Amino acid sequence: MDSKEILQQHIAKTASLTDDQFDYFFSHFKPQSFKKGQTIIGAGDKVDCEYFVISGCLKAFFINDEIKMYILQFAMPTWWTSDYTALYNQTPATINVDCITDVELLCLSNGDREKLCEEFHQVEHFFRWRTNKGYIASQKRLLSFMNNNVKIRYEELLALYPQLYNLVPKHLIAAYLGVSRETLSRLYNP
Amino acid sequence: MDSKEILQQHIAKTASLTDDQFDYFFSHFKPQSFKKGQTIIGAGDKVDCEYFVISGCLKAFFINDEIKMYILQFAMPTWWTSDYTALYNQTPATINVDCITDVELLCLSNGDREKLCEEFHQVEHFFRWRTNKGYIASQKRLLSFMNNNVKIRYEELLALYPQLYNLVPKHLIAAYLGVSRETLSRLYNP
DNA sequence: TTGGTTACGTGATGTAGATCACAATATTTT
DNA sequence: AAAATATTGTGATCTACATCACGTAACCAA
Repeated sequence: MDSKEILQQHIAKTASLTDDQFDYFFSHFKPQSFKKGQTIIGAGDKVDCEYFVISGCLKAFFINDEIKMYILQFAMPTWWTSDYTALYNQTPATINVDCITDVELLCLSNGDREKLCEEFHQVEHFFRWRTNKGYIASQKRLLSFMNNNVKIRYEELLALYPQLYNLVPKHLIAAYLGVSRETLSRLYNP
Repeated sequence: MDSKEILQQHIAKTASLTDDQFDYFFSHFKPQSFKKGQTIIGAGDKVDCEYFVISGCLKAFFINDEIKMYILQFAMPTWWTSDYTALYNQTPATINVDCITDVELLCLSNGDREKLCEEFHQVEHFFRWRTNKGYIASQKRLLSFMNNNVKIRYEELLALYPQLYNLVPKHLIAAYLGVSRETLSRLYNP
Protein backbone atom coordinates (compact mmCIF):
# COMPACT_ATOMS: atom_id res chain seq x y z
CA MET A 1 0.00 0.00 0.00
CA ASP A 2 1.45 3.38 -0.95
CA SER A 3 1.51 6.47 1.20
CA LYS A 4 -1.49 8.00 -0.53
CA GLU A 5 -3.67 5.02 0.25
CA ILE A 6 -2.44 4.92 3.83
CA LEU A 7 -3.39 8.53 4.38
CA GLN A 8 -6.72 8.08 2.58
CA GLN A 9 -7.74 5.14 4.73
CA HIS A 10 -6.65 7.02 7.83
CA ILE A 11 -8.75 10.07 6.98
CA ALA A 12 -11.74 8.04 5.82
CA LYS A 13 -12.28 6.80 9.37
CA THR A 14 -13.46 10.22 10.51
CA ALA A 15 -14.16 12.33 7.45
CA SER A 16 -15.76 11.72 4.08
CA LEU A 17 -14.01 13.29 1.11
CA THR A 18 -14.69 12.47 -2.53
CA ASP A 19 -11.75 11.04 -4.46
CA ASP A 20 -11.26 14.39 -6.17
CA GLN A 21 -11.32 16.21 -2.87
CA PHE A 22 -8.82 13.77 -1.44
CA ASP A 23 -6.53 14.17 -4.46
CA TYR A 24 -6.51 17.89 -3.87
CA PHE A 25 -6.01 17.40 -0.13
CA PHE A 26 -3.16 14.97 -0.74
CA SER A 27 -1.43 17.31 -3.17
CA HIS A 28 -0.50 19.50 -0.19
CA PHE A 29 1.54 16.76 1.45
CA LYS A 30 5.23 16.46 0.68
CA PRO A 31 6.77 12.97 0.95
CA GLN A 32 10.05 12.84 2.83
CA SER A 33 12.46 10.07 3.79
CA PHE A 34 14.97 10.08 6.62
CA LYS A 35 17.60 7.72 7.92
CA LYS A 36 17.83 6.34 11.41
CA GLY A 37 19.27 8.96 13.74
CA GLN A 38 18.43 11.99 11.61
CA THR A 39 16.89 15.05 13.21
CA ILE A 40 13.63 16.35 11.82
CA ILE A 41 13.02 19.14 14.30
CA GLY A 42 15.75 20.45 16.58
CA ALA A 43 15.32 22.74 19.59
CA GLY A 44 15.42 26.36 18.43
CA ASP A 45 14.31 25.59 14.87
CA LYS A 46 11.47 27.36 13.19
CA VAL A 47 8.68 24.78 12.86
CA ASP A 48 6.59 24.93 9.69
CA CYS A 49 5.17 21.44 9.33
CA GLU A 50 3.54 18.56 11.01
CA TYR A 51 4.31 15.03 9.91
CA PHE A 52 2.20 11.97 9.18
CA VAL A 53 4.18 8.77 9.64
CA ILE A 54 4.01 6.25 6.78
CA SER A 55 6.66 3.86 8.03
CA GLY A 56 9.28 3.67 10.75
CA CYS A 57 9.35 5.16 14.22
CA LEU A 58 10.19 8.60 15.58
CA LYS A 59 10.55 10.14 18.97
CA ALA A 60 9.38 13.59 20.06
CA PHE A 61 11.39 14.60 23.10
CA PHE A 62 12.55 17.36 25.37
CA ILE A 63 16.09 17.81 26.64
CA ASN A 64 16.51 19.32 30.07
CA ASP A 65 19.66 21.36 30.79
CA GLU A 66 21.43 19.50 27.95
CA ILE A 67 21.33 16.39 30.12
CA LYS A 68 18.11 14.53 30.64
CA MET A 69 15.75 13.47 27.88
CA TYR A 70 12.01 13.09 28.28
CA ILE A 71 10.07 11.46 25.47
CA LEU A 72 6.64 12.94 24.87
CA GLN A 73 5.65 10.60 22.09
CA PHE A 74 6.82 7.66 20.05
CA ALA A 75 5.37 8.28 16.58
CA MET A 76 4.45 5.11 14.70
CA PRO A 77 2.82 4.59 11.29
CA THR A 78 -0.45 6.57 10.84
CA TRP A 79 0.44 8.83 13.76
CA TRP A 80 1.04 12.53 13.52
CA THR A 81 3.88 14.35 15.13
CA SER A 82 5.49 17.77 15.42
CA ASP A 83 6.24 20.37 18.06
CA TYR A 84 2.66 21.60 18.18
CA THR A 85 3.35 24.39 20.62
CA ALA A 86 5.94 25.83 18.28
CA LEU A 87 3.84 25.10 15.21
CA TYR A 88 0.68 26.83 16.44
CA ASN A 89 2.32 29.72 18.23
CA GLN A 90 5.03 30.26 15.62
CA THR A 91 7.70 30.13 18.31
CA PRO A 92 11.08 28.36 18.15
CA ALA A 93 10.96 24.64 18.82
CA THR A 94 11.50 23.44 22.38
CA ILE A 95 10.77 19.85 21.40
CA ASN A 96 13.06 17.74 19.22
CA VAL A 97 11.84 15.13 16.79
CA ASP A 98 14.18 12.51 15.40
CA CYS A 99 14.27 9.11 13.79
CA ILE A 100 14.60 5.91 15.80
CA THR A 101 14.53 3.91 12.54
CA ASP A 102 14.55 4.85 8.87
CA VAL A 103 11.26 6.62 8.23
CA GLU A 104 8.95 7.78 5.47
CA LEU A 105 6.78 10.77 6.23
CA LEU A 106 4.19 13.00 4.68
CA CYS A 107 4.81 16.61 5.56
CA LEU A 108 1.98 19.16 5.83
CA SER A 109 2.67 22.82 6.45
CA ASN A 110 0.79 24.76 9.10
CA GLY A 111 -0.48 27.18 6.47
CA ASP A 112 -1.75 24.42 4.23
CA ARG A 113 -3.51 22.69 7.11
CA GLU A 114 -5.33 25.88 7.99
CA LYS A 115 -6.13 26.53 4.35
CA LEU A 116 -7.52 23.01 3.89
CA CYS A 117 -9.52 23.29 7.11
CA GLU A 118 -11.10 26.45 5.77
CA GLU A 119 -11.77 25.03 2.33
CA PHE A 120 -13.30 21.75 3.50
CA HIS A 121 -15.54 21.42 6.48
CA GLN A 122 -14.74 17.69 6.50
CA VAL A 123 -11.02 18.38 6.83
CA GLU A 124 -11.67 20.63 9.80
CA HIS A 125 -13.81 17.84 11.22
CA PHE A 126 -10.99 15.37 10.78
CA PHE A 127 -8.45 17.57 12.55
CA ARG A 128 -10.84 18.29 15.39
CA TRP A 129 -11.21 14.57 16.01
CA ARG A 130 -7.53 13.87 15.70
CA THR A 131 -6.67 16.53 18.24
CA ASN A 132 -9.46 15.34 20.44
CA LYS A 133 -8.06 11.84 20.58
CA GLY A 134 -4.64 13.27 21.32
CA TYR A 135 -6.04 15.37 24.14
CA ILE A 136 -7.82 12.42 25.72
CA ALA A 137 -4.70 10.26 25.45
CA SER A 138 -2.60 13.02 26.96
CA GLN A 139 -4.96 13.41 29.93
CA LYS A 140 -4.89 9.68 30.47
CA ARG A 141 -1.11 9.62 30.47
CA LEU A 142 -0.96 12.51 32.91
CA LEU A 143 -3.29 10.68 35.25
CA SER A 144 -1.25 7.53 35.01
CA PHE A 145 1.81 9.55 35.84
CA MET A 146 0.28 10.90 39.00
CA ASN A 147 -1.44 7.71 40.04
CA ASN A 148 0.83 4.83 39.11
CA ASN A 149 4.37 3.79 39.90
CA VAL A 150 6.94 2.97 37.21
CA LYS A 151 6.14 -0.72 37.08
CA ILE A 152 2.48 -0.16 36.29
CA ARG A 153 3.26 2.57 33.76
CA TYR A 154 5.74 0.27 32.07
CA GLU A 155 3.19 -2.53 31.82
CA GLU A 156 0.57 -0.11 30.52
CA LEU A 157 2.93 1.09 27.83
CA LEU A 158 3.82 -2.40 26.67
CA ALA A 159 0.20 -3.50 26.72
CA LEU A 160 -0.65 -0.54 24.48
CA TYR A 161 2.35 -0.81 22.15
CA PRO A 162 3.90 -4.29 22.31
CA GLN A 163 6.04 -3.52 19.23
CA LEU A 164 8.06 -1.01 21.26
CA TYR A 165 9.72 -3.71 23.34
CA ASN A 166 11.76 -4.95 20.40
CA LEU A 167 11.82 -1.80 18.36
CA VAL A 168 13.38 0.77 20.66
CA PRO A 169 16.25 0.57 23.17
CA LYS A 170 15.26 0.34 26.82
CA HIS A 171 16.74 3.68 27.79
CA LEU A 172 14.26 5.34 25.44
CA ILE A 173 11.41 3.52 27.09
CA ALA A 174 12.77 4.77 30.41
CA ALA A 175 12.82 8.31 28.99
CA TYR A 176 9.18 7.92 28.01
CA LEU A 177 8.23 6.64 31.45
CA GLY A 178 10.20 9.41 33.12
CA VAL A 179 12.57 7.17 35.10
CA SER A 180 16.26 6.37 34.97
CA ARG A 181 17.35 3.48 32.77
CA GLU A 182 18.79 1.78 35.86
CA THR A 183 15.44 1.75 37.61
CA LEU A 184 13.71 0.38 34.53
CA SER A 185 16.36 -2.32 34.19
CA ARG A 186 15.84 -3.37 37.80
CA LEU A 187 12.10 -3.70 37.20
CA TYR A 188 12.41 -6.78 35.05
CA ASN A 189 15.74 -8.02 36.52
CA PRO A 190 14.84 -8.03 40.19
CA MET B 1 -22.42 40.88 31.67
CA ASP B 2 -24.82 37.99 31.30
CA SER B 3 -23.92 34.44 30.40
CA LYS B 4 -24.90 34.86 26.77
CA GLU B 5 -22.51 37.75 26.29
CA ILE B 6 -19.73 35.90 28.08
CA LEU B 7 -20.08 32.93 25.75
CA GLN B 8 -20.38 35.16 22.69
CA GLN B 9 -17.19 37.03 23.48
CA HIS B 10 -15.44 33.75 24.17
CA ILE B 11 -16.45 32.25 20.83
CA ALA B 12 -15.80 35.41 18.88
CA LYS B 13 -12.07 35.10 19.60
CA THR B 14 -11.74 32.12 17.26
CA ALA B 15 -14.90 31.91 15.16
CA SER B 16 -17.14 34.40 13.41
CA LEU B 17 -20.86 33.82 13.72
CA THR B 18 -23.58 36.30 12.82
CA ASP B 19 -25.83 37.36 15.68
CA ASP B 20 -28.58 35.15 14.34
CA GLN B 21 -26.24 32.18 14.10
CA PHE B 22 -25.03 32.81 17.62
CA ASP B 23 -28.62 33.03 18.92
CA TYR B 24 -29.31 29.65 17.42
CA PHE B 25 -26.03 28.27 18.76
CA PHE B 26 -26.75 29.66 22.22
CA SER B 27 -30.25 28.16 22.29
CA HIS B 28 -28.65 24.74 22.70
CA PHE B 29 -27.00 25.67 25.98
CA LYS B 30 -28.85 25.06 29.22
CA PRO B 31 -28.03 27.39 32.15
CA GLN B 32 -27.45 25.60 35.44
CA SER B 33 -26.53 26.71 38.94
CA PHE B 34 -24.87 24.67 41.66
CA LYS B 35 -23.86 25.23 45.25
CA LYS B 36 -20.39 24.80 46.68
CA GLY B 37 -19.69 21.13 47.26
CA GLN B 38 -22.25 19.78 44.81
CA THR B 39 -21.29 17.03 42.42
CA ILE B 40 -21.85 17.59 38.72
CA ILE B 41 -20.35 14.37 37.41
CA GLY B 42 -19.69 11.40 39.69
CA ALA B 43 -17.62 8.30 38.85
CA GLY B 44 -19.83 5.73 37.16
CA ASP B 45 -22.35 8.29 35.85
CA LYS B 46 -23.44 8.45 32.27
CA VAL B 47 -21.95 11.67 30.86
CA ASP B 48 -24.08 13.59 28.38
CA CYS B 49 -22.81 17.13 28.58
CA GLU B 50 -19.85 19.38 28.71
CA TYR B 51 -19.92 22.58 30.72
CA PHE B 52 -18.87 26.13 30.07
CA VAL B 53 -18.11 27.99 33.28
CA ILE B 54 -19.77 31.40 33.71
CA SER B 55 -18.80 32.01 37.32
CA GLY B 56 -17.22 30.13 40.20
CA CYS B 57 -14.66 27.35 40.25
CA LEU B 58 -14.87 23.60 39.73
CA LYS B 59 -12.47 20.73 40.00
CA ALA B 60 -12.23 17.73 37.68
CA PHE B 61 -10.55 14.92 39.57
CA PHE B 62 -9.84 11.25 39.81
CA ILE B 63 -10.07 9.19 42.98
CA ASN B 64 -7.66 6.29 43.34
CA ASP B 65 -8.78 3.25 45.38
CA GLU B 66 -11.26 5.47 47.23
CA ILE B 67 -8.31 7.17 48.88
CA LYS B 68 -6.16 9.57 46.94
CA MET B 69 -7.45 12.39 44.79
CA TYR B 70 -5.70 13.78 41.73
CA ILE B 71 -7.00 16.97 40.20
CA LEU B 72 -6.84 17.10 36.42
CA GLN B 73 -8.20 20.59 36.05
CA PHE B 74 -9.45 23.57 37.97
CA ALA B 75 -12.22 25.02 35.81
CA MET B 76 -12.55 28.78 36.05
CA PRO B 77 -14.83 31.25 34.23
CA THR B 78 -14.76 30.83 30.42
CA TRP B 79 -13.20 27.38 30.73
CA TRP B 80 -14.82 24.17 29.58
CA THR B 81 -14.95 21.00 31.59
CA SER B 82 -16.34 17.49 31.57
CA ASP B 83 -15.12 13.91 31.60
CA TYR B 84 -14.17 14.00 27.92
CA THR B 85 -13.14 10.37 27.76
CA ALA B 86 -16.57 9.33 29.00
CA LEU B 87 -18.32 11.95 26.90
CA TYR B 88 -16.71 11.00 23.59
CA ASN B 89 -16.61 7.27 24.11
CA GLN B 90 -20.02 7.04 25.77
CA THR B 91 -18.53 5.14 28.68
CA PRO B 92 -19.25 5.59 32.40
CA ALA B 93 -17.42 8.47 34.04
CA THR B 94 -14.07 7.76 35.67
CA ILE B 95 -13.54 11.44 36.44
CA ASN B 96 -15.55 13.41 38.97
CA VAL B 97 -16.45 17.05 38.58
CA ASP B 98 -17.64 19.10 41.52
CA CYS B 99 -17.99 22.63 42.77
CA ILE B 100 -15.30 24.34 44.83
CA THR B 101 -17.49 27.44 45.04
CA ASP B 102 -21.06 28.23 43.99
CA VAL B 103 -21.07 28.11 40.21
CA GLU B 104 -23.08 29.06 37.16
CA LEU B 105 -22.64 26.92 34.09
CA LEU B 106 -23.86 26.57 30.55
CA CYS B 107 -24.44 22.96 29.68
CA LEU B 108 -24.07 21.62 26.13
CA SER B 109 -24.94 18.05 25.25
CA ASN B 110 -22.58 15.89 23.24
CA GLY B 111 -25.24 15.39 20.58
CA ASP B 112 -25.89 19.12 20.26
CA ARG B 113 -22.19 19.88 19.99
CA GLU B 114 -21.80 17.40 17.16
CA LYS B 115 -24.95 18.69 15.49
CA LEU B 116 -23.76 22.30 15.72
CA CYS B 117 -20.32 21.34 14.43
CA GLU B 118 -21.98 19.77 11.42
CA GLU B 119 -24.35 22.68 10.82
CA PHE B 120 -21.73 25.42 11.11
CA HIS B 121 -18.23 25.15 9.82
CA GLN B 122 -17.27 27.99 12.15
CA VAL B 123 -18.48 26.06 15.19
CA GLU B 124 -16.36 23.09 14.18
CA HIS B 125 -13.48 25.51 13.78
CA PHE B 126 -14.03 26.88 17.26
CA PHE B 127 -14.04 23.44 18.86
CA ARG B 128 -10.95 22.38 16.96
CA TRP B 129 -9.08 25.34 18.36
CA ARG B 130 -10.39 24.89 21.86
CA THR B 131 -9.28 21.26 21.91
CA ASN B 132 -6.02 22.21 20.37
CA LYS B 133 -5.24 24.64 23.14
CA GLY B 134 -6.20 22.01 25.68
CA TYR B 135 -3.90 19.49 24.04
CA ILE B 136 -0.96 21.84 24.05
CA ALA B 137 -1.57 22.76 27.69
CA SER B 138 -1.84 19.11 28.64
CA GLN B 139 1.47 18.26 26.92
CA LYS B 140 3.10 21.14 28.70
CA ARG B 141 1.85 19.97 32.05
CA LEU B 142 3.01 16.43 31.39
CA LEU B 143 6.46 17.71 30.55
CA SER B 144 6.57 19.83 33.67
CA PHE B 145 5.61 16.77 35.65
CA MET B 146 8.49 14.78 34.30
CA ASN B 147 11.01 17.55 34.35
CA ASN B 148 10.34 19.65 37.44
CA ASN B 149 10.14 19.05 41.15
CA VAL B 150 7.16 20.06 43.27
CA LYS B 151 8.50 23.47 44.15
CA ILE B 152 8.88 24.52 40.54
CA ARG B 153 5.50 23.06 39.56
CA TYR B 154 3.91 24.94 42.44
CA GLU B 155 5.46 28.21 41.37
CA GLU B 156 4.42 27.59 37.77
CA LEU B 157 0.85 26.98 38.85
CA LEU B 158 0.64 30.14 40.93
CA ALA B 159 2.27 32.21 38.22
CA LEU B 160 -0.36 30.97 35.78
CA TYR B 161 -3.38 31.22 38.12
CA PRO B 162 -2.64 33.56 41.01
CA GLN B 163 -6.34 33.55 42.01
CA LEU B 164 -6.03 29.92 43.07
CA TYR B 165 -3.90 30.76 46.08
CA ASN B 166 -6.78 32.42 47.90
CA LEU B 167 -9.63 30.60 46.21
CA VAL B 168 -8.94 26.96 46.88
CA PRO B 169 -7.64 25.10 49.95
CA LYS B 170 -4.01 24.04 49.86
CA HIS B 171 -4.72 20.32 49.86
CA LEU B 172 -6.48 20.77 46.53
CA ILE B 173 -3.47 22.52 45.12
CA ALA B 174 -1.41 19.58 46.38
CA ALA B 175 -3.81 17.20 44.63
CA TYR B 176 -3.31 19.14 41.41
CA LEU B 177 0.46 19.05 41.76
CA GLY B 178 0.38 15.35 42.58
CA VAL B 179 2.01 15.61 46.01
CA SER B 180 0.90 15.16 49.59
CA ARG B 181 -0.50 18.20 51.41
CA GLU B 182 2.29 17.81 53.99
CA THR B 183 4.99 18.17 51.38
CA LEU B 184 3.30 21.21 49.87
CA SER B 185 2.97 22.77 53.31
CA ARG B 186 6.68 22.28 53.96
CA LEU B 187 7.52 24.02 50.70
CA TYR B 188 6.49 27.45 51.93
CA ASN B 189 7.06 26.77 55.66
CA PRO B 190 10.61 25.48 55.55
C1' DT C 1 40.05 -7.60 12.80
C1' DT C 2 40.14 -3.84 15.77
C1' DG C 3 38.75 0.04 18.14
C1' DG C 4 34.83 2.85 19.42
C1' DT C 5 30.31 3.71 20.54
C1' DT C 6 25.87 2.25 22.34
C1' DA C 7 23.17 -0.74 25.15
C1' DC C 8 22.39 -3.03 29.33
C1' DG C 9 23.10 -4.96 34.23
C1' DT C 10 24.05 -4.31 39.05
C1' DG C 11 25.99 -2.84 43.54
C1' DA C 12 26.38 1.14 46.95
C1' DT C 13 24.67 5.27 48.54
C1' DG C 14 21.83 9.59 48.54
C1' DT C 15 17.37 12.15 48.60
C1' DA C 16 12.71 13.96 47.50
C1' DG C 17 8.66 13.12 48.84
C1' DA C 18 5.18 9.71 51.19
C1' DT C 19 3.15 8.20 55.28
C1' DC C 20 1.89 8.26 60.06
C1' DA C 21 0.83 10.77 64.12
C1' DC C 22 -0.66 14.51 66.64
C1' DA C 23 -1.79 19.40 67.46
C1' DA C 24 -3.68 23.89 66.42
C1' DT C 25 -6.72 26.90 63.96
C1' DA C 26 -10.51 28.10 60.91
C1' DT C 27 -14.87 27.57 59.19
C1' DT C 28 -19.53 25.59 59.09
C1' DT C 29 -23.53 23.91 61.04
C1' DT C 30 -26.92 23.59 64.63
C1' DA D 1 -22.19 30.22 71.30
C1' DA D 2 -21.19 25.46 71.12
C1' DA D 3 -20.23 21.50 68.54
C1' DA D 4 -18.64 19.47 64.52
C1' DT D 5 -15.90 19.45 60.52
C1' DA D 6 -12.38 21.06 57.43
C1' DT D 7 -7.92 23.04 56.94
C1' DT D 8 -3.14 23.59 58.00
C1' DG D 9 1.47 22.83 60.38
C1' DT D 10 5.21 19.89 61.89
C1' DG D 11 8.04 16.09 63.75
C1' DA D 12 9.67 11.16 62.96
C1' DT D 13 10.22 7.52 59.97
C1' DC D 14 10.02 4.98 55.60
C1' DT D 15 10.60 4.09 50.55
C1' DA D 16 10.78 4.48 45.60
C1' DC D 17 13.69 6.10 42.68
C1' DA D 18 18.01 8.84 41.37
C1' DT D 19 22.78 9.05 41.02
C1' DC D 20 27.39 7.35 40.79
C1' DA D 21 30.42 3.79 39.61
C1' DC D 22 31.94 0.02 37.27
C1' DG D 23 31.66 -4.12 34.22
C1' DT D 24 30.10 -6.78 30.14
C1' DA D 25 28.20 -7.59 25.74
C1' DA D 26 26.49 -6.13 21.23
C1' DC D 27 26.88 -3.44 17.25
C1' DC D 28 29.03 -0.55 13.96
C1' DA D 29 32.63 1.74 10.99
C1' DA D 30 37.40 1.86 9.24
